[in-house]
Amino acid sequence: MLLSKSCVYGVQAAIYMASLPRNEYVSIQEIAGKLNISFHFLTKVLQNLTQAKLLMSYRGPNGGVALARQASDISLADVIEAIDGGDIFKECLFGLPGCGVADPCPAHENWTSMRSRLQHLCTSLTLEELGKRANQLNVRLANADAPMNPAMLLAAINSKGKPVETK
Amino acid sequence: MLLSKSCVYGVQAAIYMASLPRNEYVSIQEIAGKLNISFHFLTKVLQNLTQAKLLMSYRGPNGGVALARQASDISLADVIEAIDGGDIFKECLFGLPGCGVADPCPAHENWTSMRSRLQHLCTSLTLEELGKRANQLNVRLANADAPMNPAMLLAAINSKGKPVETK
DNA sequence: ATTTATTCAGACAAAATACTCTTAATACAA
DNA sequence: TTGTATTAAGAGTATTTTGTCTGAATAAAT
Ligand code: SF4
Ligand code: SF4
Repeated sequence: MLLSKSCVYGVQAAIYMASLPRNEYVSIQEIAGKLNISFHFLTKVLQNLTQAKLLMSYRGPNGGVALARQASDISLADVIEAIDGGDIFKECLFGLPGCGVADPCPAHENWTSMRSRLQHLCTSLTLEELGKRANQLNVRLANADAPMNPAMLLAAINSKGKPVETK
Repeated sequence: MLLSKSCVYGVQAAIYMASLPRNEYVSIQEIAGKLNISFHFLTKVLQNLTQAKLLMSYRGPNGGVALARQASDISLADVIEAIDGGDIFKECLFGLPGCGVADPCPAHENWTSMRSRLQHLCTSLTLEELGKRANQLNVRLANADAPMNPAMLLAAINSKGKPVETK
C-alpha cells in the first residue's frame, strides 16, 4: 500500500473535520467512532498532526482537536507528509535509497513523471475541497466493514442522549 | 512504499535476466550476488515467478532460472502481479476494501485516474525494453549500498576463477 | 555410484508496523 | 475543591513483513 495505515487514518480524520460546518473542537473519540478507528491509535496519529501545526488541540471537557489553519490552506500532501514523512513523493517505485539522475535505473524516467503527477494531485487537493465533496451524497470516509464496534457504542453512550451526528 | 520488497527484488531480477544477451539459465546465486540481495530470500521470490509461469527453472549443476517467455512478451505489471497480487492496480489510495463508484470517498475520481495511468505504464513497460535500457551506460538495478557482501564474495568464489561477469 | 551444484519447501527468527492499555496533565463545571 | 472529560506520552502486545537457515529433490559431472 502506498500510504501507511496511520496516514490513512490521519487523512480520513482531517477530511472529516473539514467536512464539518464550523471549525470547532471535536473530540478524538467522536472522530474515532465515526470513522471506525481505534481511539487510542487515532490519538497518536493526530498528535503528529498537532505537532506539525496542522491541528490545534485543547484538553479537558469540551476539548478536542480542530484544524489549525483554514481548510483551504491545508493540502492532502500536508497531511500525508506530516505522518508518513516527506519522502513519499521523493521515494522510488523500487524503494531504493539515494538514486537519481546520475545513476538511474531503467524505469527512472517513467517513474519520476508518474510521481510528480501524484505529488501535484496531492498538493492541489485541499481539505476544503475534500470536505465539500464529503458532504455530498453517497460519499464516505470510513471503512464500511464492522458496522458497529465498541468505540462507536462508547461514543454513542458518551454523547449523553443527543444523537451522535453533530453536523 | 508502493511495492513490497519481495516484489522489488523480483522486478530487479527479471530486468537483470532480460538484460542478458541470451536467455539462458542463470543461477539464483549469481543474480543475488549481482543485485546484492539475500540468496535465500530471492529464491523464494523467484519461486513465485516460476509458479506464475513467467520463469522456468532447472535444478542441478548449470541449472538456474530463465525467462519462460520472450522478454517482449512479459510486462512489468506481469511481474508485479505475480508477486504482490493483482490488487495493486485495483487497490485504493486509502487501502479501504470494497469501495467503488457506488459509495466512493471524496478523492475517488482523482485516485482512479491516477491509478489507471500507473497501471497503463506498468503494462506497457516490457522486460525487453527495460533490459535494453539496463544495458545502457550509467544505469543500474541494485541498491548501491553495501558495496561488497558475503553473497557477492561467495558468488565470486563459486565462479571458479572466471570473472563474475557473465554478459 | 558418488559428488557437487542447483532449485524447492518449509520451519524459524528478526524487524517493522499496527494496535492496546495505562498513567499523567490539563481544564472545565458544579 | 472535587469530579469529569479530554489530549499527551509512552510502555507494552499483536500482527505482518522481511530475512535466515536447514534439509530434501534433482540432475549434471566425475
Ligand atoms: S533510478 Fe529512479 S526509478 Fe530507478 S530505482 Fe532509482 S529512483 Fe527508482
Ligand atoms: S472511494 Fe476510491 S479513493 Fe476513496 S477509499 Fe474508495 S477506492 Fe479509495
